[in-house]
Amino acid sequence: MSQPENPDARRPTTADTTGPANVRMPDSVEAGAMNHAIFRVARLHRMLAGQLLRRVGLHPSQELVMMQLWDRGPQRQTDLVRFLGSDAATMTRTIRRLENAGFVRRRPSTTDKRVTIVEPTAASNALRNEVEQVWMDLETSVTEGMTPAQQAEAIEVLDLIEKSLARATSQDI
Amino acid sequence: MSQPENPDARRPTTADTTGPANVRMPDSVEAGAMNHAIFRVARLHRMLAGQLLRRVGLHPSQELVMMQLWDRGPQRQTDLVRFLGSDAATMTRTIRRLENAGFVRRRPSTTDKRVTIVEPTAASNALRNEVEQVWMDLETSVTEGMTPAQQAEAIEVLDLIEKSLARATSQDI
DNA sequence: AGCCATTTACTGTTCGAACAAGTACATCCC
DNA sequence: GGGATGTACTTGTTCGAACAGTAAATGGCT
Repeated sequence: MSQPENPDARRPTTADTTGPANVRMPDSVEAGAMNHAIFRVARLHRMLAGQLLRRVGLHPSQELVMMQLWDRGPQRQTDLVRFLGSDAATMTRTIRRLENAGFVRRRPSTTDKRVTIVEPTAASNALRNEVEQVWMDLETSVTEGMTPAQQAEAIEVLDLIEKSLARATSQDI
Repeated sequence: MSQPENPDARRPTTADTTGPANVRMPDSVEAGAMNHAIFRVARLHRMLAGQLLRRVGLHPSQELVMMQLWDRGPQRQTDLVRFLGSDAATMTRTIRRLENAGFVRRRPSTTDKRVTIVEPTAASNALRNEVEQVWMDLETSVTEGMTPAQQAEAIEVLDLIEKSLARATSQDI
């Protein structure tokens, strides 16, 4: 299919790269390559994280909350929201589920009656090693196909993308 | 920065690269740098996409369905599932919402009574340019802080990560 | 022909993500 | 002091993501 031989002279096949943004893309193949790449990586990473977390009985994002609590100790929900980058409403429910699961306890702050302090329970310590193992497995899954140099490059690239996105998000255009 | 002159012979400062995987990480700073980087990029990208899509009245992921339909024409839900990489249950509901919004129509296949064919409506064509504009804005937001060389590098790195993740996901470990 | 695994789509359910709206408390400023 | 403003958290709601279970149709295999 797709005519293997055509004598036509100009073919923008492999790399025109200098996409002038006005000329129509040759095919619809490459309109937004970066978006597609990010979407696919994000989806696969989320899927794999979900599969690994399932074994330890956590849902995606709950592990981030627990890791933050284990690392930094008891703190306000707002602090967790800032860390997760999520919103307060989501955090309220996530915390409630973690509380019901017995991994987290909540107590009101004495100094500021608006805030509730969230802290990891002793029972949660049993989880900690498992979650850290999951985290390392996930990291390994990403990096095992890459040379150390490629890994370093990847981090740089991701940081660069993050900066771009952060700027665009704050601007809100 | 980074001490232009130092007489010391071996310094693993910038690129020791050969990360031995056994030695403990010096701080807890760098345990899962790749994971964190991917999470942050994924979150920001999703957030920005959501903000942009909101203006055209679509929810995240609906635009991917519509783009697939515009590009490839009427097709079965299973094909859309394969494209989105999501699952059939999610697709059923997404399609229903797009149908209620008037962007999509469903008709039963005559040859296979199990399948329903999904096709974009004429009304959806009004959306198409807007969605493509959103898609380009999103792409621009990611790439505008990067040189063309960095963009090419980013695509390579993301493809590499995707391959690693795809392998890990299929293995299911 | 008849059985059976597979495919296709749907529903039920739980959970995170996000927006909106509302309550309780805190702080600032007049 | 008292109103205006801001912060911390909660609830309501819609939507995607994912797992489980179901039902119908298909196709292969004996």
